[in-house]
Amino acid sequence: MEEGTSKSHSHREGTGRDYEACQWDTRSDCEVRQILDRVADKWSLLVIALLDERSLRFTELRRKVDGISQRMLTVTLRQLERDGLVERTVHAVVPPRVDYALTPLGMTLHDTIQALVTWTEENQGRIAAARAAYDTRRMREGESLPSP
Amino acid sequence: MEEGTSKSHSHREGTGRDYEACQWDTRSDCEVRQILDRVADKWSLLVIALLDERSLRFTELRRKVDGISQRMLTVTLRQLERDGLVERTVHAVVPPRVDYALTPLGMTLHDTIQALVTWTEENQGRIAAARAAYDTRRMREGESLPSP
DNA sequence: CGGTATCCGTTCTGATACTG
DNA sequence: CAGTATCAGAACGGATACCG
Repeated sequence: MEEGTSKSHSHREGTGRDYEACQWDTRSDCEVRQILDRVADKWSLLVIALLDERSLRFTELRRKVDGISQRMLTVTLRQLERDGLVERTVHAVVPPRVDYALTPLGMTLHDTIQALVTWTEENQGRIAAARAAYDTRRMREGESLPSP
Repeated sequence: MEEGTSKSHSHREGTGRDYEACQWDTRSDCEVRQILDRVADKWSLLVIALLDERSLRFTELRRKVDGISQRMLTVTLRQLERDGLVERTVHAVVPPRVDYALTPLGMTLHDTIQALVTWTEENQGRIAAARAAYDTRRMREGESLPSP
């Protein structure tokens, strides 16, 4: 496992900087930033969103998350398990069966993430329109600009 | 405006595929996934969270988002501008002054993202504890396992 | 079935230099 | 101040092979 380098040490040293308008710590070495980077991860987000109430098997998840490789699903699930968001249950049967379910903590995160997914669904039209408008604008500007 | 209808409930036609438990489209080539990947981006998330109500200048943002390079801030802001989430205002003065502010659409996203940041703040202790427990467990298992 | 280990190309990112 | 351009290195992520 080459990734997963976690150096979660953060001590507030140095002179007090200007964090006037922002009440939460935006420093890259702070814990909130570390967790935010994990939670805001492409695959983590999808897995959390998919694991609603009902537990899913490894292969079920792999089939539902279109485009994820076995490797990335494993890595993602390990991280979520480490963070206490997902629980991994191994059943000692043949063929092997492993279930993944949200922990209580994971369920609270699920609510927040679901809100993000819902927002995206509801606003995808507006974003697509904005992109089209932006691209059109840039194209026109490009036409009227001298080439280097 | 024109996008009032969500077409995320139209999977129940023809042969019933396995979208039973998931009501939104999880295919990698769908629009929701594309937007989600952008919105769930490390830097986008921070910039949106920081741009609350008050507009900020390029350098202000750069100073607030600890660890971001000039390049990535530019790239992130261009994407957010293209998606219609952030508005870029150039003031024709010297020295140059460029303000970045949330659009109305960006403000609605800000609410959702702020919820994610708040969740992270409130639960960072639990996650840190889960990580410590996980690492301790793995260390003990590693000690009692034969080395290859 | 549910992984782990390894290789290796692609993408991302930061440092640097330069411009209006 | 607010960028753009370029480039090398790091991280990401997929393909493959193999194991319990």
